Amino acid sequence: MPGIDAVARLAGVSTATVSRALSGNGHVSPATRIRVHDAARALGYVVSSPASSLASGRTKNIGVVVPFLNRWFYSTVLEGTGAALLRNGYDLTLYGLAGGADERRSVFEHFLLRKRVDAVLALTIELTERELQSLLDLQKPIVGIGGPLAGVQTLSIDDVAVARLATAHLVSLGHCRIGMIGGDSGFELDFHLPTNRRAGYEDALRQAGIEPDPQLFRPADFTITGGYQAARRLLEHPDTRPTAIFAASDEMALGCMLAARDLGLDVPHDLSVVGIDGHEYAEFFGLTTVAQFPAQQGERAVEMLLDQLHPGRREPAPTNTPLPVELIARTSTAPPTRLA
Amino acid sequence: MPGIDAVARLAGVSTATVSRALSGNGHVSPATRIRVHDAARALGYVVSSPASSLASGRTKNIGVVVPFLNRWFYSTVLEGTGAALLRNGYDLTLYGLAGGADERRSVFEHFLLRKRVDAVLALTIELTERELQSLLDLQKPIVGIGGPLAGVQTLSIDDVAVARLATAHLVSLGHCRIGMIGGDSGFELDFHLPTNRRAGYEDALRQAGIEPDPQLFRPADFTITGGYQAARRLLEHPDTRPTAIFAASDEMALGCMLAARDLGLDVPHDLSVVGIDGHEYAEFFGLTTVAQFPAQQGERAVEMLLDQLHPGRREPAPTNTPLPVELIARTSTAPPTRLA
DNA sequence: ATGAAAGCGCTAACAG
DNA sequence: CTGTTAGCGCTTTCAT
Repeated sequence: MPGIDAVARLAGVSTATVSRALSGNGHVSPATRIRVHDAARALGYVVSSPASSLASGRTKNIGVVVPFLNRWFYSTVLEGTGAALLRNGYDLTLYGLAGGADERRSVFEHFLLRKRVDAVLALTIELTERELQSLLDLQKPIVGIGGPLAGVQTLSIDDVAVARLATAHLVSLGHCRIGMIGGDSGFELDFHLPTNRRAGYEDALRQAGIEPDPQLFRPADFTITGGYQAARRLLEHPDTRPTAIFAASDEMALGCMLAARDLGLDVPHDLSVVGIDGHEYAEFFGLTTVAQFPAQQGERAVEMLLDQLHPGRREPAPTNTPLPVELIARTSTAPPTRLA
Repeated sequence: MPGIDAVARLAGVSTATVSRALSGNGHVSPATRIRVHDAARALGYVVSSPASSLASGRTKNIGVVVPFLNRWFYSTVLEGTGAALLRNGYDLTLYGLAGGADERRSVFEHFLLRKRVDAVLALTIELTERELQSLLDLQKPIVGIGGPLAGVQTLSIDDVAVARLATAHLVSLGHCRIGMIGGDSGFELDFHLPTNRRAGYEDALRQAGIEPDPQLFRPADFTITGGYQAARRLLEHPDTRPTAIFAASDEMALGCMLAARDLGLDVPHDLSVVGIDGHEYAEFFGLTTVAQFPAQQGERAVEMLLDQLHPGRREPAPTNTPLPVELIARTSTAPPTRLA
């Protein structure tokens, strides 16, 4: 492993010039820049990250904090951030919080404080005041995805509006008895997502002059299995059964479609189903959904971070930037069948 | 952010002693160790990773290279490695290779060479000779999951044996016409997984005195959608239709079950289906599968790495360690129905 | 068991 | 535009 001085010698310049030529900071004549690059390539020189970080205070590394890895939404956002960071020469250091309170504490009180990251990306994590404070103390850029965070640039879909959009779609098709499979309180931590989506659902119903019926709401855990079980309960009484169900995630919506099938109900003839996410499998199942493009969310979050890291790079974004969503109507929704 | 000298002053010792007390390297009397720890806590001192790395050559960080993030198998392995590393005080720097050849090159020729990682974990990546060489040049421990890699400690299931086990299960139930949905050549890169699983399938058939029929083999892309389409083709001719299908992944097996349903075939009455993976949704769908426990694979890989990083920690593992798998019989498989 | 001091390899003033 | 030089904050001999 050659050091910067070997490159300097080969290129016939000082180490300072090598540093400038390779990092792009400071002016170097085109001719020497080329010579330095050639020398570096010839020697297979790669800058030592610890040495560079120690001297400059920059790490070229971003800390990404995620609640889970093995859920489609999170891993897809992560895929987007990873690709965007790589393109920009940044490493991604991943902190998964699935392990429980102790591990979570150690991430915020130890790992993130080691001066190993230039900035922190919080993916759908509602930070406690204490956690937020310890991040703010770092004096480093922070970007959040998934909900507003006091004093932090964030990116999020409007959960109320998304739920309203999905429900309004069912209303516009003529449905009056519309059930909802929402999130259970275990997910309430994350920006009150369950509450917000339920609020949007009830909003849309009221706007249509329909009083929400608590009997038609069931909480579940965002999985296919959970959606299936909730739907079974929602559909078990033929006389009180809804003609449409709005599920707060595509996976739950799929569970719902499977439950309908098992009960001998045809989708969309006997039951319309709409979800949220734009899951990769929604198309295959013909599921109508409000897509939220997680990979792009990840990329945009990276853009915001880089904007903060390199001021002047672009206009600063407002504190909370709304994210685009799109209703994609497929074959799981249709007007209700009027019984003769 | 206090430095090590602030801690030294508060504890009334030298910085060298603080370093020893906090890192555990070198002897420190119990009394001073406690004083140092107290001082560090009081000041909120956390070691600067770049400074420590520069001085010691160790980073307390592991580079993890994965082909994709948003597939259940990979993200679950990753979840396991992340948790295990965190527990051991290591950071995880993630390099996703989904982005194409250029990004892949930059990972191996730039990112991994920055002295930012103490070791590399290659998850189901068949490294090219060049990539492997550049890693070996780092003189750092490398552990691979998913297949043998020359000169590297690896952990892998025996794909041939797994496929044989799944197929033999169908044979033992009495099936003779057994189809297979395998991987297509795009996945061949990864340790010839498609080829190996097909070989195991054919092995098991021949052992039962059945000559494999190429007409009963279909390649697909490991997704539900791909499995569905392949199964439709396999099942379209009622007279030549197999009575059982072995799919090289659970997602494809699920696609297969859905295809059967759409064709009016009952699983397992008209068609038995078996997959590989132990996917989180296999239980819900009643899918018989050969489970391979990806989270544990991730944890074990970390153990192997740490063993190499801290010699004497445990016995060194042999070059390629086989991983446990388990046939889990559920309701998607049953003896074939003999037509009267 | 502890301290003094020499780097680790690079960057950033400061000069020129 | 380029060179000189003083650190960045730790760890680790080498003494004692």
